[in-house]
Amino acid sequence: MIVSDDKNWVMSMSFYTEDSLKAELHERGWRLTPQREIILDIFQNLAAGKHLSAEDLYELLKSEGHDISLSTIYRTVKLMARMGILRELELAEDHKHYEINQPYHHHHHLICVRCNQTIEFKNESVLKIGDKTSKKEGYHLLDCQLTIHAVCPSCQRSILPVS
Amino acid sequence: MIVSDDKNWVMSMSFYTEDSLKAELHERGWRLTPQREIILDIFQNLAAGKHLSAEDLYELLKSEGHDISLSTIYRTVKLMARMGILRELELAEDHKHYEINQPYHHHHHLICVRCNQTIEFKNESVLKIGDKTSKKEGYHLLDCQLTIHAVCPSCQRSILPVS
DNA sequence: CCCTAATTCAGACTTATTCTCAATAAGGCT
DNA sequence: AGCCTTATTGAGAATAAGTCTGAATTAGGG
Repeated sequence: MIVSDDKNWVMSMSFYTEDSLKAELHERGWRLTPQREIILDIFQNLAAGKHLSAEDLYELLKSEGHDISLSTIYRTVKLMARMGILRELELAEDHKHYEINQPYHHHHHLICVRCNQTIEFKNESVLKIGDKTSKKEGYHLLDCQLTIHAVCPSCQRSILPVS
Repeated sequence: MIVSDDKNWVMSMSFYTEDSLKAELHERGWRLTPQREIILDIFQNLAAGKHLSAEDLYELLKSEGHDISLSTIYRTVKLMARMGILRELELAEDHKHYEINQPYHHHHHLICVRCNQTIEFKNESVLKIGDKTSKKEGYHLLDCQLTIHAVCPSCQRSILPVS
């Protein structure tokens, strides 16, 4: 476990080192593999707000000389999302994106349902609502995302066909 | 267009009748077909908080004697989501769910990442944040959803394998 | 250093969703 | 009421994200 401060859980997320990741994995009887370290490293060094699909990650790793199989990538990002290390984003495309889950860069998405253009925005209240709600139900919060579906200014002006 | 009260867009959603749906479709050069009417009818008469997958909808329609093809169902729910009539939900399963988009029943989801148990909750502030944010960017709001990923009390007690 | 069980890899497989195209029908026009 | 254009439907093929399988590997405890 990284840190445990129930009064201010926000501080308890993120900043995984090799050691803290190892500890958290071992707590559950799991192992720290080179693949998991490398993948975590990629996400921790990704520019703020940048997110990757499984395929993106696969290509990026390959370009850096790491030959990690696609199945391992899918399993690892899912595992890390379930641990709260990564956020699983459902943006406009038909596949998931992942990014590191750090409160400092915590943000949300405003998506145009017609052209898929996406704007990131921050809002401090959202995290508070998520915190309050999960506490109330006895859940341990990992991540909360506000996703807004809307029509962007440019698409409001044009009449598009259905598909 | 149903209603247009920019100061309080919340009142502008929902309560589609055959006529208002027709008008909104025609506005864009689209048509009102029996299939679209029937599907809208299903969603409008669904119990509050209930949501359907495309497959669910297909089966439900069939059980009521309506033989609407799966492709039409997929196309129609997508169309209605893009019009703001339906909300497209990304819950725990690997397929989308749809429900009518009515402010009165507007709610959000708290999902356990381990067992997928999902709790619905309401929060008035979320809609306000969505409204404010989309206005600020000049977007026309259709829907906003707060999705909380967390670990439920029961799963906090058990140590589960990765997959 | 050994042993057990978790993990990886490659590729087959599953399944939600989209695409294609011929047939149908909505709705504007006369 | 009938015609014409073009959106829409239906059936099934196609696509692609993600999962599963089983043999080989390896992390980490003893």
